[in-house]
Amino acid sequence: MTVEIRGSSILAALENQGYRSTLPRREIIENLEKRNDGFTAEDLVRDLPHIGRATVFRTIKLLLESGIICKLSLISGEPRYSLAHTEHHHHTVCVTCGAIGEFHTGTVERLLRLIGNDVGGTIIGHRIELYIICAKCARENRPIPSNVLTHVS
Amino acid sequence: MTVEIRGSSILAALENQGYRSTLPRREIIENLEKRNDGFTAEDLVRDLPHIGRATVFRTIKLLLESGIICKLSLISGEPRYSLAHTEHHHHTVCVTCGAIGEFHTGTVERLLRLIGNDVGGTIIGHRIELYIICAKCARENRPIPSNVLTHVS
DNA sequence: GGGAGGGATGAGACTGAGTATCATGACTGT
DNA sequence: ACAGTCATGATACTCAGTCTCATCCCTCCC
Repeated sequence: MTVEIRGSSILAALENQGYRSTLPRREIIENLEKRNDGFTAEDLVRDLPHIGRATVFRTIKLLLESGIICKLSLISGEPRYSLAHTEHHHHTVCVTCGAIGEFHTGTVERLLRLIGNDVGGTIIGHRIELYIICAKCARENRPIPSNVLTHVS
Repeated sequence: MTVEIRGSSILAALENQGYRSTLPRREIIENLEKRNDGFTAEDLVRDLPHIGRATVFRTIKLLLESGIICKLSLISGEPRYSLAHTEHHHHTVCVTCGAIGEFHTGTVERLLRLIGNDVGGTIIGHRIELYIICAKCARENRPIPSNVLTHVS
């Protein structure tokens, strides 16, 4: 039995849920902890070529179910994963640089409950993504990709 | 020059935008006007086997850009298309039967503007989907598919 | 009604994201 | 140290959508 002084809390969380601590899982977790922005499954597959494709996807699913990472869509619909820093939140995605932010306001949830009454059903989940031009891109005056126009919701 | 007494207003809208009225397009539009629920591109491909796959996708893209149909995601992330009945709206998707509803409240847009101030960027689009159990499914006490739990946002 | 020109189509190969299968390999508790 | 079981990797497959390019057929104009 080893005591990990500076071990990953992510790994600990998985172990607490009864999942084994295996080398591929440790490598995947280590890899994505280094990233401070959104990533694709393909990024991990490329970065860790000795780990099987299926294992990467299986681990991603595990982490999603444990709430450790979350899945979101770029404005084009392309999937991205991102480390979840807070319990429940929504995402902002910059359409020019792809930077991902998190936000949370109780207002959103209150609003949803309100809407629930009109909608004729019980709300059991939601997906909210805001597509923005982040401050940095605005300063740098980066052009908006053309495909954005065909995807505004 | 033919005058279509009961012609499709969708077709007219496309023509007004300078697109040609071709047989495949008419067939696709006719097909999806019959549907009063969400559909997949694959549904159309299956229903219209004599129309090329690429053409179906090209037409879908056209209709998306013209705002005639809209694209949304089931809770699992599977894409669905649906006829847009009103200008700007959001969707409710029943997680058990897949029924798609539309809703619009000015409150949502006001809220988003408010959030925009905190978020440090300019909001240029958003995606909002509410996953619900519709009244009909609730009455019939239909079981919630298990995969829903792994996808709550 | 008959071209001319260019936008639209279809066949098919390709990509990207993810799943299914299954024999083999490696953790963990005792 | 072992047994049992969970996890892995190779590979083939599916689903959604894109790309290419030769051919077609709409529309406009005469």
